[in-house]
Amino acid sequence: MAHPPASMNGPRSKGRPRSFDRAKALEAALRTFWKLGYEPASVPELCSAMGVNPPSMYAAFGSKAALFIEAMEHYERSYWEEPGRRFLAEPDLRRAVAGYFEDAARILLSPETPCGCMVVLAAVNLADSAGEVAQAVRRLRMATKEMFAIRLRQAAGEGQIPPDADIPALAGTLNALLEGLSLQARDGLSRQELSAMAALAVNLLPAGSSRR
Amino acid sequence: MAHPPASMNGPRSKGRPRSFDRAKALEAALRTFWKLGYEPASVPELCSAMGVNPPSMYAAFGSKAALFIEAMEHYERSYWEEPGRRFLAEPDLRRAVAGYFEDAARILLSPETPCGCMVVLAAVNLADSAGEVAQAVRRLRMATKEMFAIRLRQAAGEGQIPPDADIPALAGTLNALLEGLSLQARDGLSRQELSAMAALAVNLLPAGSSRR
DNA sequence: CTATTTTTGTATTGACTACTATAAAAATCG
DNA sequence: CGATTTTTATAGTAGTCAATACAAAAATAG
Repeated sequence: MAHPPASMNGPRSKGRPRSFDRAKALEAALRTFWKLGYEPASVPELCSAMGVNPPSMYAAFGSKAALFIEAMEHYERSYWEEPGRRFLAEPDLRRAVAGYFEDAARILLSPETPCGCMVVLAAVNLADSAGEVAQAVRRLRMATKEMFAIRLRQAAGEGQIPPDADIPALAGTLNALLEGLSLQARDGLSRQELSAMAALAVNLLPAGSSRR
Repeated sequence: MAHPPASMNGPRSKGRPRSFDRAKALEAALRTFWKLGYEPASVPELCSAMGVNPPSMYAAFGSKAALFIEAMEHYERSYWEEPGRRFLAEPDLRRAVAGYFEDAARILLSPETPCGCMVVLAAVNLADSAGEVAQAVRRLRMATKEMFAIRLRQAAGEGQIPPDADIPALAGTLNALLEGLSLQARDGLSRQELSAMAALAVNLLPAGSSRR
Protein backbone atom coordinates (compact mmCIF):
# COMPACT_ATOMS: atom_id res chain seq x y z
CA MET A 1 0.00 0.00 0.00
CA ALA A 2 2.90 2.32 -0.59
CA HIS A 3 2.50 3.83 -4.01
CA PRO A 4 -0.69 5.08 -5.61
CA PRO A 5 -2.11 2.60 -8.14
CA ALA A 6 -2.07 3.41 -11.80
CA SER A 7 -4.48 6.29 -12.20
CA MET A 8 -4.18 9.26 -14.48
CA ASN A 9 -4.67 12.00 -11.96
CA GLY A 10 -3.16 15.40 -12.56
CA PRO A 11 -0.72 16.98 -10.08
CA ARG A 12 -0.86 14.89 -6.93
CA SER A 13 -2.78 16.59 -4.18
CA LYS A 14 -1.58 16.74 -0.66
CA GLY A 15 -3.14 14.09 1.55
CA ARG A 16 -2.67 10.35 1.75
CA PRO A 17 -3.31 8.83 -1.67
CA ARG A 18 -6.33 6.62 -2.24
CA SER A 19 -5.30 2.98 -2.10
CA PHE A 20 -8.00 1.62 -4.45
CA ASP A 21 -8.98 2.19 -8.07
CA ARG A 22 -12.17 4.25 -8.02
CA ALA A 23 -13.25 3.07 -11.48
CA LYS A 24 -12.78 -0.60 -10.62
CA ALA A 25 -14.63 -0.17 -7.35
CA LEU A 26 -17.51 1.46 -9.25
CA GLU A 27 -17.57 -1.46 -11.65
CA ALA A 28 -17.77 -3.91 -8.75
CA ALA A 29 -20.62 -1.93 -7.23
CA LEU A 30 -22.39 -1.93 -10.60
CA ARG A 31 -22.21 -5.71 -10.76
CA THR A 32 -23.56 -6.05 -7.24
CA PHE A 33 -26.47 -3.66 -7.79
CA TRP A 34 -27.20 -5.27 -11.15
CA LYS A 35 -27.34 -8.76 -9.68
CA LEU A 36 -29.14 -8.02 -6.42
CA GLY A 37 -31.09 -4.80 -6.92
CA TYR A 38 -30.80 -1.51 -5.11
CA GLU A 39 -32.16 -2.31 -1.69
CA PRO A 40 -31.13 -5.98 -1.35
CA ALA A 41 -27.52 -4.92 -2.01
CA SER A 42 -26.36 -3.95 1.47
CA VAL A 43 -23.55 -1.51 2.09
CA PRO A 44 -21.32 -4.15 3.70
CA GLU A 45 -21.87 -6.45 0.71
CA LEU A 46 -21.17 -3.65 -1.75
CA CYS A 47 -18.02 -2.65 0.09
CA SER A 48 -16.84 -6.23 0.24
CA ALA A 49 -17.27 -6.58 -3.53
CA MET A 50 -15.50 -3.26 -4.01
CA GLY A 51 -12.61 -4.29 -1.76
CA VAL A 52 -13.06 -1.17 0.33
CA ASN A 53 -14.27 -0.31 3.82
CA PRO A 54 -17.47 1.68 4.31
CA PRO A 55 -15.82 4.98 5.27
CA SER A 56 -13.76 4.91 2.07
CA MET A 57 -16.85 4.17 -0.01
CA TYR A 58 -18.72 7.07 1.58
CA ALA A 59 -15.75 9.41 1.09
CA ALA A 60 -15.45 8.47 -2.58
CA PHE A 61 -19.12 8.28 -3.59
CA GLY A 62 -21.16 10.11 -0.97
CA SER A 63 -23.95 7.67 -0.17
CA LYS A 64 -25.44 4.38 -1.24
CA ALA A 65 -27.94 6.23 -3.44
CA ALA A 66 -25.23 8.32 -5.12
CA LEU A 67 -23.16 5.19 -5.67
CA PHE A 68 -26.12 3.51 -7.35
CA ILE A 69 -26.84 6.45 -9.61
CA GLU A 70 -23.22 6.74 -10.68
CA ALA A 71 -23.07 2.98 -11.29
CA MET A 72 -26.26 3.16 -13.35
CA GLU A 73 -24.90 5.97 -15.51
CA HIS A 74 -21.75 3.95 -16.07
CA TYR A 75 -23.91 0.94 -16.98
CA GLU A 76 -25.92 2.91 -19.50
CA ARG A 77 -22.80 4.23 -21.19
CA SER A 78 -21.06 0.86 -21.21
CA TYR A 79 -23.88 -1.28 -22.53
CA TRP A 80 -26.59 0.76 -24.24
CA GLU A 81 -25.01 3.86 -25.72
CA GLU A 82 -23.56 2.07 -28.74
CA PRO A 83 -26.69 0.03 -29.58
CA GLY A 84 -28.64 3.28 -29.30
CA ARG A 85 -26.33 5.00 -31.74
CA ARG A 86 -26.71 2.16 -34.23
CA PHE A 87 -30.49 2.27 -33.84
CA LEU A 88 -30.63 5.97 -34.66
CA ALA A 89 -28.16 5.69 -37.54
CA GLU A 90 -29.69 2.71 -39.39
CA PRO A 91 -31.66 4.13 -42.35
CA ASP A 92 -34.20 1.31 -42.59
CA LEU A 93 -36.62 1.46 -39.66
CA ARG A 94 -37.38 -2.25 -39.59
CA ARG A 95 -33.72 -3.15 -39.68
CA ALA A 96 -33.13 -0.60 -36.93
CA VAL A 97 -35.79 -2.10 -34.66
CA ALA A 98 -34.76 -5.68 -35.38
CA GLY A 99 -31.12 -4.81 -34.75
CA TYR A 100 -31.82 -3.01 -31.49
CA PHE A 101 -33.90 -5.83 -30.09
CA GLU A 102 -31.26 -8.33 -31.15
CA ASP A 103 -28.69 -6.27 -29.27
CA ALA A 104 -31.03 -6.15 -26.30
CA ALA A 105 -31.50 -9.92 -26.21
CA ARG A 106 -27.72 -10.33 -26.25
CA ILE A 107 -27.16 -7.81 -23.45
CA LEU A 108 -30.04 -9.04 -21.30
CA LEU A 109 -28.73 -12.61 -21.37
CA SER A 110 -24.99 -12.21 -21.72
CA PRO A 111 -23.37 -15.09 -19.82
CA GLU A 112 -20.87 -12.65 -18.34
CA THR A 113 -23.33 -10.31 -16.67
CA PRO A 114 -26.47 -10.59 -14.51
CA CYS A 115 -29.74 -11.23 -16.33
CA GLY A 116 -31.99 -8.36 -17.37
CA CYS A 117 -31.54 -4.62 -17.52
CA MET A 118 -30.25 -2.88 -14.43
CA VAL A 119 -32.31 0.24 -15.12
CA VAL A 120 -35.52 -1.73 -15.50
CA LEU A 121 -35.06 -4.24 -12.71
CA ALA A 122 -32.68 -2.95 -10.08
CA ALA A 123 -34.91 -0.17 -8.82
CA VAL A 124 -38.47 -1.46 -8.80
CA ASN A 125 -40.33 -1.50 -5.49
CA LEU A 126 -38.26 0.99 -3.63
CA ALA A 127 -39.05 2.26 -0.19
CA ASP A 128 -40.11 5.90 -0.04
CA SER A 129 -36.70 6.76 1.37
CA ALA A 130 -35.12 5.92 -2.00
CA GLY A 131 -37.07 8.50 -3.97
CA GLU A 132 -33.91 10.01 -5.39
CA VAL A 133 -32.95 6.68 -6.93
CA ALA A 134 -36.45 6.04 -8.27
CA GLN A 135 -36.43 9.42 -9.99
CA ALA A 136 -33.07 8.86 -11.67
CA VAL A 137 -34.13 5.45 -12.92
CA ARG A 138 -37.44 6.70 -14.29
CA ARG A 139 -35.64 9.47 -16.14
CA LEU A 140 -33.44 6.94 -17.93
CA ARG A 141 -36.41 4.74 -18.82
CA MET A 142 -38.16 7.72 -20.36
CA ALA A 143 -35.04 8.54 -22.36
CA THR A 144 -35.21 5.14 -24.05
CA LYS A 145 -38.83 5.69 -24.99
CA GLU A 146 -37.91 9.08 -26.40
CA MET A 147 -35.17 7.47 -28.47
CA PHE A 148 -37.77 5.19 -30.05
CA ALA A 149 -40.01 8.20 -30.71
CA ILE A 150 -37.22 10.14 -32.42
CA ARG A 151 -36.44 7.31 -34.80
CA LEU A 152 -40.15 6.75 -35.52
CA ARG A 153 -40.74 10.42 -36.34
CA GLN A 154 -37.86 10.25 -38.77
CA ALA A 155 -39.36 7.11 -40.36
CA ALA A 156 -42.77 8.77 -40.63
CA GLY A 157 -41.19 11.68 -42.46
CA GLU A 158 -39.63 9.27 -44.93
CA GLY A 159 -42.78 7.23 -45.51
CA GLN A 160 -41.48 4.07 -43.85
CA ILE A 161 -44.57 4.17 -41.66
CA PRO A 162 -47.84 6.03 -42.34
CA PRO A 163 -47.61 9.76 -41.63
CA ASP A 164 -50.60 9.54 -39.29
CA ALA A 165 -49.12 6.70 -37.20
CA ASP A 166 -49.58 7.10 -33.44
CA ILE A 167 -45.92 7.57 -32.65
CA PRO A 168 -46.18 7.97 -28.86
CA ALA A 169 -48.17 4.72 -28.68
CA LEU A 170 -45.69 2.93 -30.93
CA ALA A 171 -42.70 4.17 -28.97
CA GLY A 172 -44.38 3.28 -25.72
CA THR A 173 -45.20 -0.20 -26.92
CA LEU A 174 -41.66 -0.86 -28.08
CA ASN A 175 -40.43 0.40 -24.74
CA ALA A 176 -42.91 -1.77 -22.84
CA LEU A 177 -41.85 -4.82 -24.80
CA LEU A 178 -38.20 -4.06 -24.17
CA GLU A 179 -38.79 -3.71 -20.45
CA GLY A 180 -40.90 -6.86 -20.44
CA LEU A 181 -38.00 -8.75 -21.98
CA SER A 182 -35.90 -7.82 -18.95
CA LEU A 183 -38.40 -9.48 -16.67
CA GLN A 184 -38.43 -12.56 -18.89
CA ALA A 185 -34.64 -12.66 -18.81
CA ARG A 186 -34.61 -12.61 -15.04
CA ASP A 187 -37.34 -15.25 -14.92
CA GLY A 188 -34.91 -17.65 -16.54
CA LEU A 189 -35.71 -17.74 -20.26
CA SER A 190 -32.96 -18.86 -22.62
CA ARG A 191 -31.08 -16.73 -25.08
CA GLN A 192 -32.84 -18.48 -27.97
CA GLU A 193 -36.29 -17.86 -26.50
CA LEU A 194 -35.50 -14.22 -25.90
CA SER A 195 -34.10 -13.73 -29.41
CA ALA A 196 -37.21 -15.30 -30.96
CA MET A 197 -39.36 -12.87 -28.98
CA ALA A 198 -37.17 -9.90 -29.88
CA ALA A 199 -37.55 -10.76 -33.57
CA LEU A 200 -41.30 -10.20 -33.27
CA ALA A 201 -40.87 -6.57 -32.24
CA VAL A 202 -40.89 -5.36 -35.84
CA ASN A 203 -44.43 -6.71 -36.23
CA LEU A 204 -45.60 -3.87 -34.01
CA LEU A 205 -44.75 -1.37 -36.75
CA PRO A 206 -47.54 -0.43 -39.16
CA ALA A 207 -46.97 -0.95 -42.89
CA GLY A 208 -45.15 1.82 -44.76
CA SER A 209 -47.05 4.31 -46.91
CA SER A 210 -45.51 2.73 -50.03
CA ARG A 211 -47.53 -0.41 -49.33
CA ARG A 212 -50.97 1.12 -48.96
CA MET B 1 -65.53 -6.69 21.33
CA ALA B 2 -68.05 -9.03 22.83
CA HIS B 3 -69.59 -10.98 19.98
CA PRO B 4 -67.83 -12.52 17.02
CA PRO B 5 -68.27 -10.45 13.85
CA ALA B 6 -70.38 -11.75 11.01
CA SER B 7 -68.46 -14.71 9.67
CA MET B 8 -69.82 -17.94 8.33
CA ASN B 9 -67.82 -20.32 10.47
CA GLY B 10 -69.21 -23.71 11.35
CA PRO B 11 -69.57 -24.87 14.94
CA ARG B 12 -67.71 -22.39 17.14
CA SER B 13 -64.46 -23.73 18.44
CA LYS B 14 -63.38 -23.38 22.01
CA GLY B 15 -61.04 -20.45 22.59
CA ARG B 16 -61.55 -16.72 22.51
CA PRO B 17 -63.10 -15.73 19.20
CA ARG B 18 -61.13 -13.70 16.69
CA SER B 19 -62.08 -10.05 16.89
CA PHE B 20 -61.33 -9.11 13.26
CA ASP B 21 -62.58 -10.21 9.86
CA ARG B 22 -59.86 -12.34 8.33
CA ALA B 23 -61.02 -11.71 4.76
CA LYS B 24 -61.11 -7.94 5.24
CA ALA B 25 -57.68 -8.00 6.87
CA LEU B 26 -56.35 -9.98 3.90
CA GLU B 27 -57.82 -7.41 1.53
CA ALA B 28 -56.10 -4.60 3.43
CA ALA B 29 -52.80 -6.47 3.28
CA LEU B 30 -53.30 -7.00 -0.46
CA ARG B 31 -53.71 -3.26 -0.99
CA THR B 32 -50.60 -2.51 1.03
CA PHE B 33 -48.43 -5.07 -0.77
CA TRP B 34 -49.82 -3.96 -4.12
CA LYS B 35 -49.04 -0.32 -3.48
CA LEU B 36 -45.66 -0.67 -1.79
CA GLY B 37 -44.20 -4.00 -2.89
CA TYR B 38 -43.24 -7.00 -0.81
CA GLU B 39 -40.22 -5.79 1.07
CA PRO B 40 -41.04 -2.08 1.45
CA ALA B 41 -44.31 -3.09 3.11
CA SER B 42 -43.22 -3.52 6.73
CA VAL B 43 -45.04 -5.73 9.17
CA PRO B 44 -46.06 -2.82 11.41
CA GLU B 45 -47.41 -0.98 8.35
CA LEU B 46 -49.28 -4.05 7.15
CA CYS B 47 -50.73 -4.66 10.59
CA SER B 48 -51.77 -1.05 10.90
CA ALA B 49 -53.61 -1.24 7.57
CA MET B 50 -55.20 -4.51 8.65
CA GLY B 51 -56.30 -3.07 12.00
CA VAL B 52 -54.58 -5.89 13.84
CA ASN B 53 -51.56 -6.31 16.07
CA PRO B 54 -48.56 -8.34 14.89
CA PRO B 55 -49.22 -11.41 17.06
CA SER B 56 -52.72 -11.69 15.64
CA MET B 57 -51.43 -11.37 12.11
CA TYR B 58 -48.85 -14.10 12.68
CA ALA B 59 -51.45 -16.35 14.32
CA ALA B 60 -53.84 -15.90 11.40
CA PHE B 61 -51.45 -16.02 8.44
CA GLY B 62 -48.19 -17.55 9.64
CA SER B 63 -45.57 -15.14 8.35
CA LYS B 64 -45.13 -12.09 6.18
CA ALA B 65 -44.27 -14.33 3.22
CA ALA B 66 -47.34 -16.52 3.71
CA LEU B 67 -49.49 -13.40 4.03
CA PHE B 68 -48.14 -12.08 0.74
CA ILE B 69 -48.71 -15.34 -1.10
CA GLU B 70 -52.26 -15.62 0.17
CA ALA B 71 -52.91 -11.98 -0.76
CA MET B 72 -51.48 -12.55 -4.23
CA GLU B 73 -53.69 -15.58 -4.82
CA HIS B 74 -56.68 -13.52 -3.74
CA TYR B 75 -55.59 -10.75 -6.10
CA GLU B 76 -55.30 -13.12 -9.03
CA ARG B 77 -58.76 -14.53 -8.43
CA SER B 78 -60.36 -11.13 -7.89
CA TYR B 79 -58.90 -9.29 -10.87
CA TRP B 80 -57.57 -11.66 -13.52
CA GLU B 81 -59.58 -14.84 -13.41
CA GLU B 82 -62.57 -13.43 -15.27
CA PRO B 83 -60.56 -11.66 -18.03
CA GLY B 84 -58.65 -14.91 -18.47
CA ARG B 85 -61.89 -16.85 -18.90
CA ARG B 86 -63.12 -14.39 -21.51
CA PHE B 87 -59.80 -14.58 -23.34
CA LEU B 88 -59.99 -18.36 -23.61
CA ALA B 89 -63.67 -18.37 -24.56
CA GLU B 90 -63.61 -15.73 -27.31
CA PRO B 91 -63.65 -17.60 -30.66
CA ASP B 92 -61.79 -14.93 -32.69
CA LEU B 93 -58.14 -14.79 -31.67
CA ARG B 94 -57.64 -11.15 -32.53
CA ARG B 95 -60.72 -10.11 -30.63
CA ALA B 96 -59.51 -12.28 -27.72
CA VAL B 97 -56.10 -10.59 -27.62
CA ALA B 98 -57.52 -7.11 -28.08
CA GLY B 99 -60.09 -7.71 -25.37
CA TYR B 100 -57.59 -9.11 -22.91
CA PHE B 101 -55.19 -6.20 -23.32
CA GLU B 102 -58.08 -3.76 -23.01
CA ASP B 103 -59.02 -5.45 -19.75
CA ALA B 104 -55.40 -5.28 -18.67
CA ALA B 105 -55.13 -1.54 -19.35
CA ARG B 106 -58.28 -0.99 -17.31
CA ILE B 107 -57.03 -3.09 -14.37
CA LEU B 108 -53.50 -1.68 -14.43
CA LEU B 109 -54.75 1.89 -14.22
CA SER B 110 -57.99 1.60 -12.31
CA PRO B 111 -58.36 4.76 -10.23
CA GLU B 112 -59.48 2.64 -7.27
CA THR B 113 -56.40 0.46 -7.02
CA PRO B 114 -52.60 0.88 -7.11
CA CYS B 115 -50.98 1.14 -10.54
CA GLY B 116 -49.61 -1.92 -12.29
CA CYS B 117 -49.91 -5.63 -11.65
CA MET B 118 -49.12 -6.89 -8.19
CA VAL B 119 -47.70 -10.16 -9.51
CA VAL B 120 -45.37 -8.39 -11.92
CA LEU B 121 -44.25 -5.52 -9.73
CA ALA B 122 -44.63 -6.33 -6.07
CA ALA B 123 -41.96 -9.01 -5.96
CA VAL B 124 -39.09 -7.86 -8.15
CA ASN B 125 -35.69 -7.41 -6.52
CA LEU B 126 -36.21 -9.58 -3.54
CA ALA B 127 -33.51 -10.43 -1.03
CA ASP B 128 -32.41 -14.04 -1.07
CA SER B 129 -34.33 -14.59 2.13
CA ALA B 130 -37.59 -14.14 0.22
CA GLY B 131 -37.01 -17.04 -2.14
CA GLU B 132 -40.35 -18.59 -1.29
CA VAL B 133 -42.16 -15.46 -2.42
CA ALA B 134 -40.10 -15.15 -5.60
CA GLN B 135 -40.95 -18.72 -6.53
CA ALA B 136 -44.68 -18.26 -6.01
CA VAL B 137 -44.69 -15.10 -8.09
CA ARG B 138 -42.74 -16.66 -10.92
CA ARG B 139 -45.14 -19.58 -11.02
CA LEU B 140 -48.07 -17.21 -11.53
CA ARG B 141 -46.27 -15.27 -14.26
CA MET B 142 -45.57 -18.49 -16.11
CA ALA B 143 -49.24 -19.45 -15.83
CA THR B 144 -50.21 -16.32 -17.74
CA LYS B 145 -47.77 -17.14 -20.51
CA GLU B 146 -49.18 -20.66 -20.68
CA MET B 147 -52.68 -19.22 -20.98
CA PHE B 148 -51.55 -17.27 -24.06
CA ALA B 149 -49.97 -20.43 -25.49
CA ILE B 150 -53.14 -22.47 -25.00
CA ARG B 151 -55.24 -19.95 -26.87
CA LEU B 152 -52.64 -19.64 -29.65
CA ARG B 153 -52.48 -23.40 -30.17
CA GLN B 154 -56.23 -23.45 -30.52
CA ALA B 155 -56.04 -20.61 -33.05
CA ALA B 156 -53.34 -22.42 -35.01
CA GLY B 157 -55.55 -25.50 -35.22
CA GLU B 158 -58.34 -23.36 -36.64
CA GLY B 159 -56.17 -21.54 -39.17
CA GLN B 160 -56.44 -18.13 -37.50
CA ILE B 161 -52.64 -18.07 -37.47
CA PRO B 162 -50.27 -20.14 -39.65
CA PRO B 163 -49.89 -23.74 -38.46
CA ASP B 164 -46.11 -23.32 -38.29
CA ALA B 165 -46.26 -20.18 -36.14
CA ASP B 166 -43.72 -20.09 -33.29
CA ILE B 167 -46.25 -20.30 -30.51
CA PRO B 168 -43.84 -20.21 -27.54
CA ALA B 169 -42.26 -17.06 -28.94
CA LEU B 170 -45.64 -15.47 -29.60
CA ALA B 171 -46.93 -16.34 -26.13
CA GLY B 172 -43.72 -15.08 -24.57
CA THR B 173 -43.89 -11.82 -26.48
CA LEU B 174 -47.50 -11.18 -25.50
CA ASN B 175 -46.54 -11.93 -21.91
CA ALA B 176 -43.50 -9.64 -22.07
CA LEU B 177 -45.62 -6.82 -23.47
CA LEU B 178 -48.23 -7.34 -20.77
CA GLU B 179 -45.59 -7.21 -18.06
CA GLY B 180 -43.99 -4.18 -19.66
CA LEU B 181 -47.34 -2.40 -19.51
CA SER B 182 -47.29 -2.83 -15.73
CA LEU B 183 -43.99 -0.99 -15.53
CA GLN B 184 -45.38 1.77 -17.74
CA ALA B 185 -48.44 2.04 -15.54
CA ARG B 186 -46.30 2.48 -12.46
CA ASP B 187 -44.12 4.99 -14.27
CA GLY B 188 -47.13 7.26 -14.52
CA LEU B 189 -48.61 6.82 -17.99
CA SER B 190 -52.26 7.74 -18.47
CA ARG B 191 -55.11 5.39 -19.11
CA GLN B 192 -55.39 6.67 -22.69
CA GLU B 193 -51.70 6.09 -23.39
CA LEU B 194 -51.85 2.60 -21.97
CA SER B 195 -54.98 1.72 -23.95
CA ALA B 196 -53.39 2.92 -27.18
CA MET B 197 -50.39 0.70 -26.47
CA ALA B 198 -52.57 -2.27 -25.57
CA ALA B 199 -54.41 -1.93 -28.88
CA LEU B 200 -51.14 -2.59 -30.71
CA ALA B 201 -50.74 -6.03 -29.16
CA VAL B 202 -52.75 -7.72 -31.92
CA ASN B 203 -50.13 -6.59 -34.44
CA LEU B 204 -47.78 -9.14 -32.93
CA LEU B 205 -49.94 -11.95 -34.34
CA PRO B 206 -48.99 -13.30 -37.77
CA ALA B 207 -51.59 -13.27 -40.53
CA GLY B 208 -54.01 -16.23 -40.63
CA SER B 209 -53.56 -19.05 -43.13
CA SER B 210 -56.64 -17.86 -45.00
CA ARG B 211 -54.66 -14.78 -46.04
CA ARG B 212 -51.54 -16.42 -47.45
C1' DC C 1 -68.53 -22.85 39.16
C1' DT C 2 -63.40 -24.49 37.41
C1' DA C 3 -60.44 -26.06 33.69
C1' DT C 4 -59.04 -25.52 29.03
C1' DT C 5 -58.18 -23.19 24.83
C1' DT C 6 -57.44 -19.46 21.78
C1' DT C 7 -56.92 -14.37 20.91
C1' DT C 8 -55.68 -10.09 22.55
C1' DG C 9 -52.41 -6.02 23.47
C1' DT C 10 -47.93 -4.64 25.40
C1' DA C 11 -43.35 -4.69 25.24
C1' DT C 12 -39.49 -6.66 23.56
C1' DT C 13 -36.01 -9.74 21.06
C1' DG C 14 -31.72 -10.27 18.32
C1' DA C 15 -30.31 -9.28 13.79
C1' DC C 16 -29.65 -6.29 10.36
C1' DT C 17 -29.70 -1.51 8.13
C1' DA C 18 -27.14 2.84 6.40
C1' DC C 19 -23.91 5.57 8.12
C1' DT C 20 -19.91 7.72 11.02
C1' DA C 21 -16.68 9.18 15.14
C1' DT C 22 -12.08 8.46 16.00
C1' DA C 23 -7.37 8.03 15.55
C1' DA C 24 -3.49 6.00 13.24
C1' DA C 25 -1.20 6.01 8.63
C1' DA C 26 0.69 8.11 4.55
C1' DA C 27 1.25 11.46 1.51
C1' DT C 28 2.80 16.84 0.37
C1' DC C 29 4.19 21.55 1.84
C1' DG C 30 7.37 24.92 3.85
C1' DC D 1 12.63 18.23 10.11
C1' DG D 2 7.43 19.55 11.65
C1' DA D 3 2.77 21.07 10.03
C1' DT D 4 -1.07 20.02 7.15
C1' DT D 5 -4.19 17.23 4.59
C1' DT D 6 -6.46 13.22 3.13
C1' DT D 7 -7.33 8.13 3.49
C1' DT D 8 -7.27 4.27 6.14
C1' DA D 9 -9.27 0.57 9.45
C1' DT D 10 -11.64 -0.26 13.78
C1' DA D 11 -15.51 -0.04 16.13
C1' DG D 12 -19.16 1.64 16.81
C1' DT D 13 -24.02 4.81 16.33
C1' DA D 14 -29.20 5.06 16.22
C1' DG D 15 -32.87 3.10 13.85
C1' DT D 16 -35.64 -0.45 11.65
C1' DC D 17 -36.62 -5.15 10.46
C1' DA D 18 -39.49 -9.63 11.11
C1' DA D 19 -40.97 -12.22 14.62
C1' DT D 20 -42.41 -13.36 19.89
C1' DA D 21 -42.67 -13.93 25.20
C1' DC D 22 -45.88 -12.91 28.25
C1' DA D 23 -50.04 -12.39 30.72
C1' DA D 24 -54.72 -10.62 30.73
C1' DA D 25 -59.14 -11.44 28.32
C1' DA D 26 -62.85 -14.10 26.41
C1' DA D 27 -64.81 -17.88 24.70
C1' DT D 28 -66.35 -23.27 25.41
C1' DA D 29 -66.40 -27.87 28.01
C1' DG D 30 -67.57 -30.48 31.85
